[in-house]
Amino acid sequence: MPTSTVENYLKAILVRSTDADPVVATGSLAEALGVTPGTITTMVKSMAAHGLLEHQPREGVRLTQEGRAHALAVVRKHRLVETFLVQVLKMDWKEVHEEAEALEHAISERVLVRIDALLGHPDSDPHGDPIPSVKSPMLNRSGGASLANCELQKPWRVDRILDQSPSFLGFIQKTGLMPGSIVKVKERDAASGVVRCEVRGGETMLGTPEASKIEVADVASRPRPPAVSPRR
Amino acid sequence: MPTSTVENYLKAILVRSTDADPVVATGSLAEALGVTPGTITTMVKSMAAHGLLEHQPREGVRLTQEGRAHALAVVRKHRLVETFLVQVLKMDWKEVHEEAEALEHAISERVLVRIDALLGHPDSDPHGDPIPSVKSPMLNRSGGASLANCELQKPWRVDRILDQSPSFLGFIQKTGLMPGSIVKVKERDAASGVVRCEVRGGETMLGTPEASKIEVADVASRPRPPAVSPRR
DNA sequence: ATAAGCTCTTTGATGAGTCAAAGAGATTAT
DNA sequence: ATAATCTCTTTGACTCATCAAAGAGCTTAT
Repeated sequence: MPTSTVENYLKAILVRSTDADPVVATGSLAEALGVTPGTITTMVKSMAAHGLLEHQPREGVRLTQEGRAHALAVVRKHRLVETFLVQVLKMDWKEVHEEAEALEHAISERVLVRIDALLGHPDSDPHGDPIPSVKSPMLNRSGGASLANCELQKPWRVDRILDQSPSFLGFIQKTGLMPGSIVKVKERDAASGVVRCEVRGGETMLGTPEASKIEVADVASRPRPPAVSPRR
Repeated sequence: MPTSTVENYLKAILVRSTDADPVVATGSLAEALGVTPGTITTMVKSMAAHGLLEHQPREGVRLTQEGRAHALAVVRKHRLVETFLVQVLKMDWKEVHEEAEALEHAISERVLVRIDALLGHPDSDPHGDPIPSVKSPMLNRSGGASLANCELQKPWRVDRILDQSPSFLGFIQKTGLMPGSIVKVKERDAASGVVRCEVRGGETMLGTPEASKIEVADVASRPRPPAVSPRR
């Protein structure tokens, strides 16, 4: 069994690799994991020796079948735990990411199966992130529209929040931009970098980088299941 | 924050110390934790340096105020998690000990508070072990009667099972000797070491060491809350 | 095309947790 | 009272995950 450190490395690689380019630079991992580049090199070599990934020196790293499967399992745990904490334990939306960060390494498959059943096999977590499963191991399917690039003056449904920091989630909650809500972008000012939008009848402004972290979908498309629903 | 290894040491010391003799021999810890005596000496010195315990070389070890408080917190987590796994996630009685062994180090105080509330602030876990809390930090209050020494031919109520191994718990479950059930000891044969008792209308035999792991209380005494009860 | 600058790898060191084997103290037996 | 035994401590070594600092390989600028 990989250690929780290795699991965190796997997760970091998974979310940074795309179908188009599955190779992840070790430098981006160093930054993401908050360790020095040398540490990444060392760890990556040992993970390669264990068959979890392939390492092309000075090129980057690519998960093997096995590494990817394990990474997906960890992400699945994380997102199911987050959903559980919000729906069953009624915890605060902003807090659950850090909680899940610890629990994802401690929870067994047995417990996970129970949680999944209790929640009714959800397919996305409270932030709108998809929950991978054996039948739908997709991930990073986004690339869709966000508040930074969607059509103006048209209603969109918030689908996913791509930043788990409590401060950002607090802002989202305060302004009502949570997954499922309807939003309309009134104006984008390239010069000032401000995006002005209408949500819940009020008006909210946010910066362009922040706007791009709020993904939206067509209001007519199949909505993701609500983040808060009764259990059983 | 102590590491999970240190937490396990604290727990092992706590459950082995009594009011009468709070000093625990390092040898018993080596056996309990499955490490060599040398490892215990090393760890114990470092824990002493951190103020978690006092170490009298060649004598033993005694928790400080701080060490005891932390140990109690870990035991509380363990037992609340066990109760949660059985009552909310409907997991098997025999499995939850090992699950809780991992989760007790990963769960935050915030999550614990929610679980405690969801369960209605229980004061014992599914095995009958008391759940320590700020108001009742007692522990090891047992020393009471067990199937190995209680009065014969008299009905008793099973109060607590002092062995968490899945095989033993499986036996308990199969024979109906779970906490709360009524049992009568028909006969003890010192020569053969067999204890014969009546439970659920049937008859069950068990060895003396096993019988001493099943603690009983007077049927008239306040029963512990049932292990399985609805949430909320 | 040569230097400058990035990025990644190497090297040596550290702390936590562990073991095996050897040594020291205390207890028990003769 | 001396030896035998048991228990605990010491010592040297190892793995995992990490850092700092030095070095190597590409990429870009001039």
